[in-house]
Amino acid sequence: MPELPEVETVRRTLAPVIGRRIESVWASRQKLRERLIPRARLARASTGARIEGIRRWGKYLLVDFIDRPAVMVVHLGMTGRLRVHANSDARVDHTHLVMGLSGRSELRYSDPRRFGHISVAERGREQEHPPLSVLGIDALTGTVDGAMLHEHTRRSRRMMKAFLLDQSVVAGLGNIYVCEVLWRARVRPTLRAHRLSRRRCGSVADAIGAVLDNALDRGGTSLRDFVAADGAKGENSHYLRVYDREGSGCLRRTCAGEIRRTLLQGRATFYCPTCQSH
DNA sequence: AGACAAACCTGTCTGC
DNA sequence: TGCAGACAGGTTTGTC
Repeated sequence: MPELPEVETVRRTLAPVIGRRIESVWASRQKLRERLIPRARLARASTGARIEGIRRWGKYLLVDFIDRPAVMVVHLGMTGRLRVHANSDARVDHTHLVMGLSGRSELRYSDPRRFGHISVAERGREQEHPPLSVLGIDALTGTVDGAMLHEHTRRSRRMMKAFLLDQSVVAGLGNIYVCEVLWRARVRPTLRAHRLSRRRCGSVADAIGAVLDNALDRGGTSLRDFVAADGAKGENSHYLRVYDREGSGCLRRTCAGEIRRTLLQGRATFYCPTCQSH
């Protein structure tokens, strides 16, 4: 479900929890993808403290607590939702974490598929924390430009689809937005990274910025599961140019091509064979 | 190095 | 109406 624009939308809509004090921490006893939520550790790290703010790195959210040396690290996986509720609201199925907050509110994490991740990192050493330690520069707030991409693509013979999907170079792009970025930059998903010219690296960098900015303006892409922390759906699905448009006409004005779907890295990949010629 | 498949899960949709 | 199978926005691990 969530790629960078969706995670950033969640981050922004979590603003109401900033300044709230954590009064209790409850966690289910089911494993997320790789482990149980470390309830005791999380409770020790946060109970009694106020939420200072929420940061984002790629698709991860980092929750800071005032005067505490620990940070809560959250990844939404495919179906994870982080939402703010009144504590009187009924819990939905598959709720795995509930932090009771001052003001009779709760921060809740639900995740039917349990592909998400919740852990505690040491503040100031987040980049040494295992899931974060492999992340590259953030696609939205980092300096992803033609020069940076050119430098990295020189050393890779992978297909551009795989190159951009790999979080260790640019962090935040997922399957939908990689398709959208490559369409916008007119780059074939199968093109080998090292074959990309300096100029075309600039086009890809520009496309990353434009695609993410546009998606963010529309509150993210809700195909089925995604909602912001206040429950609102994003409107970006109505503006996707290639994703899930197999058999439809290419939306580039000067192009008469037809969108194709293939499988790359085991993921559905959409592109226009006419204007993404190589 | 890099491509692929499988694994982790549940829910939803399609076709028979 | 029911049921099997495919598929889903992510990440990691193992194999070739």
